[in-house]
Amino acid sequence: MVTIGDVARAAGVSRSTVSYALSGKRSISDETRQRIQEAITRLGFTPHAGAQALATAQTKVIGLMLRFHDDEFAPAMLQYVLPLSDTAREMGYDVLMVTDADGAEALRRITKSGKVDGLILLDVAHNDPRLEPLRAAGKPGVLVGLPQDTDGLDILDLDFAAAARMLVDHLQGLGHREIILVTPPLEVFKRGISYSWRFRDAAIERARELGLVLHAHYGESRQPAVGETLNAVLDEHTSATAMIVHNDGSVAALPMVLHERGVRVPEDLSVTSLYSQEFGRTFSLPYTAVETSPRELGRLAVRQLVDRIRDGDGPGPHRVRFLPPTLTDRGSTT
Amino acid sequence: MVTIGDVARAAGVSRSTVSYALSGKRSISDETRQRIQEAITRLGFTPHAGAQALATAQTKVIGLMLRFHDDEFAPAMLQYVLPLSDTAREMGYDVLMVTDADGAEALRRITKSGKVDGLILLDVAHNDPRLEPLRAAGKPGVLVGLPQDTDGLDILDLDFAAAARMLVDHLQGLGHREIILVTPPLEVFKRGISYSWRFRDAAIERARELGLVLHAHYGESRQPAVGETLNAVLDEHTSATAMIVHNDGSVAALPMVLHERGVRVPEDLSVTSLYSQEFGRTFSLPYTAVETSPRELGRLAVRQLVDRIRDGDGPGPHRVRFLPPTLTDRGSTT
DNA sequence: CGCACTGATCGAACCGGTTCGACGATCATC
DNA sequence: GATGATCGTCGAACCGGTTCGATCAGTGCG
Repeated sequence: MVTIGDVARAAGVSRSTVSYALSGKRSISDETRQRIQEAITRLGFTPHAGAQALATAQTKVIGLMLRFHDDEFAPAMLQYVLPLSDTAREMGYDVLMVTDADGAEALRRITKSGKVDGLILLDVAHNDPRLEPLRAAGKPGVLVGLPQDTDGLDILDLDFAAAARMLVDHLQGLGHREIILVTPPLEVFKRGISYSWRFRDAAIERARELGLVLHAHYGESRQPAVGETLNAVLDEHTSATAMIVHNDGSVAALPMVLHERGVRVPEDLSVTSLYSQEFGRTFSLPYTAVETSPRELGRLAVRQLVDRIRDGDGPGPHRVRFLPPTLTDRGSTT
Repeated sequence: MVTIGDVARAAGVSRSTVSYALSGKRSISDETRQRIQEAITRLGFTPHAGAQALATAQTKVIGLMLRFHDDEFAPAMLQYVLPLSDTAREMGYDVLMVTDADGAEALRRITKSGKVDGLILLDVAHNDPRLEPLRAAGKPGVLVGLPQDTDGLDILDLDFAAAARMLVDHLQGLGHREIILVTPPLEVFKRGISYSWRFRDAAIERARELGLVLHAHYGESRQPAVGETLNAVLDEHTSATAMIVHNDGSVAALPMVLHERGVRVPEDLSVTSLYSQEFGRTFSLPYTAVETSPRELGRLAVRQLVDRIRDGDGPGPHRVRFLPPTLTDRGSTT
């Protein structure tokens, strides 16, 4: 391995001079800088990350904490991971992906050992056990998903309540009076993933305000339960003219279910949902839907985190930020 | 931050004694060991990863290099990532996930800076640009996917040729004489992902041996091309009685396509494919298929890598290992 | 009883960077 | 021509671990 000492010797300067030439923290004459630069490329020097971390207490790595649950539709989470990783790299950070079953313990481990400069937590629950160790860690963290206690944390999430109102309003504007709402599975509510009730409760509330009938039912994430549940719900509410599907697994299975039942969209049933453009393309979903913007959310999360890391908790107060929903009309309502 | 020096002071011993107590590399009296242990838990000591990496030249991190291409079905790769991550953790390693567009450069960066102890490369191409820097890095690497030059590398992959023969044999045994084969998209062949032609060529070869007619066509990964292509192929070969689908995107879209055409499986068409149980469940695919075992592949890859890391290239010669395919009969052939 | 050996511990050096304080040279200022 | 900045560079200390060699007490053996 080639060290900074090798470079210094080759360039005929001291180690500290090489370091300063690299960091630019002190002025170095053009001539010396060039000799150093030449030596670096000739020898192929790259600073040792461990040594750097030791000296600077910075790792240039961010931790990404996620977990795949049986009650979730796995491909959906992937949409967040890639933009996060790409954005991190753009900003000079690598990503340590942590999928431990015990998230709290894993978080403690990687923060206390100084493996990461900051953390991004996905799929945050109402009473998330990772928050206590996160607060104790003294490292910046950005959450995607809304917990109960937001004190001292940066949070990013879609405004699910506004999204629900937007969809109900949209359907009401088209004259629908009876709507089926498929929510996330019961287990997701139980796990405390707040978007599930934020969306549902806002939808129910808005329907009430507008005098609409809204039937809320839990969806499922896995086959064959998904299809069975969708069929049962459709059987139960034959007079409903519109549907809001707030569940990735259900919406992915919906085209097949409707096709088998001979239900035409939008002639027989207006269908709306909530998914990203990317997700819709992958699963060829033809529904008018609120865009969930995972790409934007991921980018914003990393930016926010890196700002905090750089400014050491300086750039203003912690805050909860909800992205405003936007509707993509794919012609599945009438 | 609490250091090993703090622990030593609290326990009334030297720093080296604490280190030895922790590593067990020299004998320590029971009494001292307990005092140290008590001090560690009381103070909440965790070794600094950077310092450890510097002193031992080991990071306990493995790099996972992957890339999502437009011509691929993104959810499919996820199946490999999770088992990899879980297995790594079981064996005491964290995972640095690298998704850079320039994989070769990224590989150089993380190996030369000593950020990882070893690497796993997914989706390896025939002439993969990452192999040169990998060989130069002097760190162990395990590939999933078969490159042209396997010298000095450990490789794991499904035996796609055997899988192809298995499916052709299966259909021939049922009396089919004319078979449609949907291969991965042309772009995948062009990128040099060898499983595409390993499977196709073996299927063609076997069909020839058995005197069967086999129509090979490129599939697509994205909507709406997937559906259009499948329909075109089915239109072209109306006398074919069986189908082999070797393409994630196509097989995920197939149920809908067949349903829309009114084709019953297996009465009108016998359908076989190649996907994992997990994948099949997520997309509710009902086809008899070769199991791709991403979970097992992931586990084996990490195990192999960790063995190499531990034994410093000692545990026997490098080798290419093909997992034998197994057929899961889901009743979609007759 | 003296000697070799083992077990438990310590101190110092080392891993490869960064950073602080000091120092000589150069240059403008009065 | 002395004074004080400023610039460019160096040496030493430091970050927090690990490991080598040495020391010392206790033990077994001839």
